[in-house]
Amino acid sequence: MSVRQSLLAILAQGPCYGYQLRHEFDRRTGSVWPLNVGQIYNTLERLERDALVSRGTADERGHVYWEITDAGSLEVERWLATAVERGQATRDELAIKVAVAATLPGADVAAVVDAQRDASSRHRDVLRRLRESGEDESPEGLARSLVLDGMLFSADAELRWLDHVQQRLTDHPQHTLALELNPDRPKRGRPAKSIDAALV
Amino acid sequence: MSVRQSLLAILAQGPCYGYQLRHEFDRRTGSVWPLNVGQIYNTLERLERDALVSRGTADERGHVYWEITDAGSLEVERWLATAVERGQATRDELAIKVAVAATLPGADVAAVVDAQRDASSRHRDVLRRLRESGEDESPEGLARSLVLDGMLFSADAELRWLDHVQQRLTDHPQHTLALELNPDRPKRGRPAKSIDAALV
DNA sequence: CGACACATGTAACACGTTACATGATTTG
DNA sequence: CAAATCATGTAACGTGTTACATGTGTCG
Repeated sequence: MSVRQSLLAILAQGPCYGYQLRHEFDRRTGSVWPLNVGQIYNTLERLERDALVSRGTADERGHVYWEITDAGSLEVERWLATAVERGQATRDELAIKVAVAATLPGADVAAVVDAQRDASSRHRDVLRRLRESGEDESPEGLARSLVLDGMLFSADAELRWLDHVQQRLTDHPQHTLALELNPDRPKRGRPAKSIDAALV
Repeated sequence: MSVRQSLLAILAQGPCYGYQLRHEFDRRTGSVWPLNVGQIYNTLERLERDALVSRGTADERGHVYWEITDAGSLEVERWLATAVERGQATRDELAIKVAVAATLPGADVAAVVDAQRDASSRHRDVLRRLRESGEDESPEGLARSLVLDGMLFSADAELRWLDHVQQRLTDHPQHTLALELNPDRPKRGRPAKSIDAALV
């Protein structure tokens, strides 16, 4: 939903045409994430379908300006007022992968973690270089560094977690984690009233 | 791709039927991420379409067992040997949101960050309680705590970043970040040979 | 019996991604 | 002119998500 919402938010600032939206998105997010132009038009059509924007007529230069509707403005307000919900549904590809690999008797978790550590470390280096190159006091530069800082914080956390996993793997070798298939066949029918939902 | 790959990896351990796969996925990932049963069958059909699994005949109890193919096993090996690539395409919803809000003259970034801080903090608390409840030395418990640790590391990084943003916002008030629309109309045609692609 | 979990499946949709087609415009 | 960007769009596909239909078996 990020692309959709960002484009809508940018349109809240004033009418834009498709190609312009890409520039605005790039400027504001530090040109870190490439955004295919086709997706812009795609997204605009879907926003129009949902009555959040309306397509204006092309001007003399052929630019098709899109305008946000009242419903669209409300949606932007709602978006800005609502926090990004993490955790309930947000699946983390890496966490899943490591967990599955760790519980798979046939897999070598340590190797997986090692390989990932290398990749993540290289990735962090790239981010650091990107962050330091083009130090800039312009709004664009500040926005860019903000985004890159976020990615750096994530990369650091990822590496710390990988080290942590490695440590725990030496404490608990893989065979203590490995899970056989189908340990107990589930019995059909009504269960013995699960005592879940304690938290939350 | 995480669901698809995990299910395939589990099938690499031996044939399973659909409902069983959900149990296995839940066990191995600590029951942290709910997985709709329908998606299992959906995914299995797509894996079959790609010739990575094959559908067996139903047994006496009506269970339809799915078996991994040779191509599927290769794919699992490839998956385990290849690191998760972060950064080039992986867009972070929160980073995008904050960056866009910060460059939007009409938005109150500080409020956005504050609200997110609250939500993220609460989320971390929930994770901590989940992590501590049911301390368990079983393989399931260990896998679960591994996953929860990962989410906790992420949550910590997120909160640190939000604090960092808040700090930078006091140094640079929003008007130094705000970006007007369309500051210079791009000129059509060939540009003056961009000096990009320095890094990487 | 009724509720609930077990179990399989179908259909539709959402967002994101990419490949492709088409043309105008400007610079070397 | 040729190349590259600007600019608009279309079509197809991929994964993930959800709602729904259908039926079985078990426990209270």
